Amino acid sequence: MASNVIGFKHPAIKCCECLWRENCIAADVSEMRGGALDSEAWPRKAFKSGASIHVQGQLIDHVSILRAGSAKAVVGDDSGAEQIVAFLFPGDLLGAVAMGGGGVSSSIITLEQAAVCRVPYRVFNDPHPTLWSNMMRAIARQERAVGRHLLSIGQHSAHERFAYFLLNLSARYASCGLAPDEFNLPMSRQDIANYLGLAVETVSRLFGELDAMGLIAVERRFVRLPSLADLEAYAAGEPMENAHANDLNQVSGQRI
Amino acid sequence: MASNVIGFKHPAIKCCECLWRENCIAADVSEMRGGALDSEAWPRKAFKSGASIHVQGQLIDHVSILRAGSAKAVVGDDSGAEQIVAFLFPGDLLGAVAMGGGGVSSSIITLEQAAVCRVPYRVFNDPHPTLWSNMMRAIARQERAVGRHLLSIGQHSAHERFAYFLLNLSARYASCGLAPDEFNLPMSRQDIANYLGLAVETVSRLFGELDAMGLIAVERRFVRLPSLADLEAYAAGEPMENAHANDLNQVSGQRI
DNA sequence: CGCCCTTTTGAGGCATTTCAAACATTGTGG
DNA sequence: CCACAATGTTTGAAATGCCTCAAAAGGGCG
Repeated sequence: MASNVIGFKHPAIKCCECLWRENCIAADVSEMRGGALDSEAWPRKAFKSGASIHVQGQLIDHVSILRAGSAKAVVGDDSGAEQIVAFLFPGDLLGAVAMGGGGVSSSIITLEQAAVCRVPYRVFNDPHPTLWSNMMRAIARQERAVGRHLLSIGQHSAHERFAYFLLNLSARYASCGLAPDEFNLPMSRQDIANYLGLAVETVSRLFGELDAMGLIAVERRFVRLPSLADLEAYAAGEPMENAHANDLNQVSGQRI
Repeated sequence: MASNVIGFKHPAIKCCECLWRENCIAADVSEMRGGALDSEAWPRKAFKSGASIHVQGQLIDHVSILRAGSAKAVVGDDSGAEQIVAFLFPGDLLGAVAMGGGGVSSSIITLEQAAVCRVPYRVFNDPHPTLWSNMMRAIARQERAVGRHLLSIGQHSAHERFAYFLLNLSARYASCGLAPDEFNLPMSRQDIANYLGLAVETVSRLFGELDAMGLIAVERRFVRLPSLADLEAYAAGEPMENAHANDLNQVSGQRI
């Protein structure tokens, strides 16, 4: 097999017990097939950190559902430039639209140990409208996320993009019952910078600034968000009413 | 009906005669249903310039295939900020992923008189794998386009983004047999600026600069591309080998 | 321990924005 | 049909946000 695949044994959680159950089509699929919410029937595959779950342009015959870990979706061009278009978490669907041919549209690279469930395309050939609509729901969610990201990059300053990024992560974790105000970043500063269309140094400075302002507390990759409300206000471009910290040049310009 | 709808009668082209045939799922759908490549069976609807084919969040029960004219896909947020995420041309599929629920992910606003064919979602309930795969193909194409756009915005300078934009339009027109080196821009400078994440003034200056360099020839919304090769080199960030014009500050920095 | 990669911090430059105003174009009502 | 308003486009000058370059400090891992 690919050298990427590792012996990593994530907890054999059944769909009915999975934290990400609501966000995952594997549960739908399983429910549909046997009634029991147990995705054990689907082939699993584990990847070590930095491995490629699949690469841009690759032809595949199955969708993967991220079950554990996290990943980045990267689009590249001929000149070697790369852009992270999304960060992926358990429950996310990988390689679904590649069903339409032309290969997968982005490379998927794990940010840590990760595991996926695989569902062959041929399953979708059975007449099963609800399965399709469940898959479309997952695709729709990702499309909306990309739209918001594009809006963030196109219309907002570095400060706002960065705050939005943290808030999105927070919401993402909250959606599955994890703490929204305290989590570990699975991605490097480099990745964050690329994702937000900024330089690494700018991202590093932003971490420092927001920390100094008391809006966040950073310790390497561990982040705490003392006040989501304040951070939201900051992300919206408001200059902060209650400055409980040294006042640096935190007011940012706003595009168009 | 909505006041947007007009009496505009675009030529009643059958699918088999349509310039955009290869890019259009309507042909697939028709072929599948009756054998004849004639989408006349599907309800048509015409829109005047600036009309909303559908608005973000709207719940719909059909996909639309753009048959004539052009449109922009716009994502907005609570604060009123708006971002154009795509320009749409005949053959493009609108509202497909909204099948997954949650409403359409972006507003679709026509840039000129336009017409669509409508295919109800319920058509997709019939077991018809090839129809699905054809639709997925259209979705995949749009996903790839968004990925490239994101890469362009995130990694390239204003000059490069602008050149890419023109080249993409050119390729788009070429793909259906129209002249790749001479066309009218259906969108305003404002729209271009928003799409590329730039200020209107910057776009205006870019038109001027590229024109002065001889890379393009602009006359209001009419554009001519004398040398696609030169424009491609310029888009790739190369400083131009044969300067057949006054040398302004055309060399641009490159991110990351 | 020492190498390598990531992260941080500083100083300076410049690409792009912002502000401002003239100009062109389109649409509208008298 | 023209005057007028509203909108879109261009151009100039100045400001600035973010990048680039440079270098040091901080972990991770053989």
